[in-house]
Amino acid sequence: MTDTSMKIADKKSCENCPIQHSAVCSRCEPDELRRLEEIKYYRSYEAGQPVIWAGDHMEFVASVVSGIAALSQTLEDGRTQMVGLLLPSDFIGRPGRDSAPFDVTAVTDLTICCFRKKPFEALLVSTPHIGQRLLEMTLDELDSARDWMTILGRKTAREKIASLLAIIARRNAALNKEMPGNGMSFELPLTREAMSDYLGLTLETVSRQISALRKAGVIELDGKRRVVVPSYEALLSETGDDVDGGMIA
Amino acid sequence: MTDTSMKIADKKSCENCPIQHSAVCSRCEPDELRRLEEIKYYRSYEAGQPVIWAGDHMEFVASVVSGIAALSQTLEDGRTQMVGLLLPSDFIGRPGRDSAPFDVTAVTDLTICCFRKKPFEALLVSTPHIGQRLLEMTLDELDSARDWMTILGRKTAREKIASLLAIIARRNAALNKEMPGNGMSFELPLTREAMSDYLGLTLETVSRQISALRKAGVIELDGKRRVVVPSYEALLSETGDDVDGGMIA
DNA sequence: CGCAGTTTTGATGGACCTCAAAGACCGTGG
DNA sequence: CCACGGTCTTTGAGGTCCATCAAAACTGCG
Repeated sequence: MTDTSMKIADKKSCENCPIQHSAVCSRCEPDELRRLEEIKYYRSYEAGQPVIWAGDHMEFVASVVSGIAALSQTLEDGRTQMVGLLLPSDFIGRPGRDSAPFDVTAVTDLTICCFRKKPFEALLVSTPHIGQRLLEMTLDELDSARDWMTILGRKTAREKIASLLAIIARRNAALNKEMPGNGMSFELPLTREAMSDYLGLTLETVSRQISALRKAGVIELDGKRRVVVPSYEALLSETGDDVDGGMIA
Repeated sequence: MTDTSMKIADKKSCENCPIQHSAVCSRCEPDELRRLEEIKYYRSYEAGQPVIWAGDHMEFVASVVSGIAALSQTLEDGRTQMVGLLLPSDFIGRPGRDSAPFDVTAVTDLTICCFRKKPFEALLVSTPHIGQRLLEMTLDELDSARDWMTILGRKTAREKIASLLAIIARRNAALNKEMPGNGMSFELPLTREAMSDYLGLTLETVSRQISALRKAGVIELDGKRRVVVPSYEALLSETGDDVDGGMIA
């Protein structure tokens, strides 16, 4: 698949890489990094462009360097469900399988760091640090996929929106190495339609529930995309989650 | 937690273990197996009994040896969503985290093979075969969690039921080393309520849709629990899945 | 300005939930 | 043997939340 919107960039060094401390390579020793550098190359995609179609042969695995990608699945009649939201340092692909199980799309402008699959799989066996980090990341992904299942299966439209906002707020705070707090604000990286694909709703319902939360004073909007959270506690109380569940003081 | 319904069985050898070829230990060399045997013990639970509560401290990880366990999550007002269905050889727990993120319950009578967590984590670092197999299993779990998300987010009640029946039919056939085919039959291991927790429905809706599929001739019932599938193709066509999606001939 | 993409708002209907009751199945004990 | 209670399942009636269809408002851009 050659695509005018996709660029293969020049090779860059890992030294200044923004995700070097959290990506799949974060545990690597200098010599392991050097072997990874030999099999890596960068690709960039414009917002909205496809990265991989379900069923495609995959000749690489990759890390998200900057931007956001979505994993999604489509039913026979076109209904689609987003099943993964990939942020910087998240991993794309599956060692040991050569066709992609899901569509991958660039939600925002996106740059990924690709590793040729065959040599990557060899490294996975020969250098344990990569496999250990990948296991850790995959277990984290599995936990958040399971939280997401509860959102999809049991929450009301309003709770779904509040949950999504809380997730983005939390990730955004973590990115800035802060705790989520009152008065925080962030840019919504998703269109209403992408949010509806994430939450199993229609875009109209997403719009209505965002308006409802605004009218209830739980959030404030600055333009269509910028969200201000006056009280993080109030937002959490709208998610339906059992806040102190499992926490025994 | 001491519980009259939970028994700690005598230590058994790995030699006759029914899951030795697919569990987390399936790649181990004889000497690695011996080290695992030193830190293992069995537990059994009756159907319906809790294995772990969310938030509990976990002193072990485990493999399901026989029976079925469910992973589930509960919202503040009691709504529950099943987020994992653990069959023989599936793995319970998370190395590197010491409190359980979800409830684990025995759906049927259940026996698990537990490994003390600390020494297991040490083995994970020292013997690569365990970690490699665990990574593979976790990636598979993640893929099926994502399929499940599409079921929860986008399918109708009827499609959800058909999807669940197709999943059970497929797993059952795999267990008997057969292909799913016409005329196959199987026992439903789940109550209507457990199915509703799995699918994000009410138990009444589950019952109604099973009746509807029966009246439509897609399935036949022998008692409440035994299901006969006259045409596997017909069942698949009810799931809403894009059957040949991604398959390019 | 005019157009395309995104978002908001409104009206209506339907799929599924809620509440309610009765039927089926199974083990226990008289 | 049948009565009895408990659990699971089915069926019914009515209501509600969200999807669908439709159109208008807003935004950015040539």
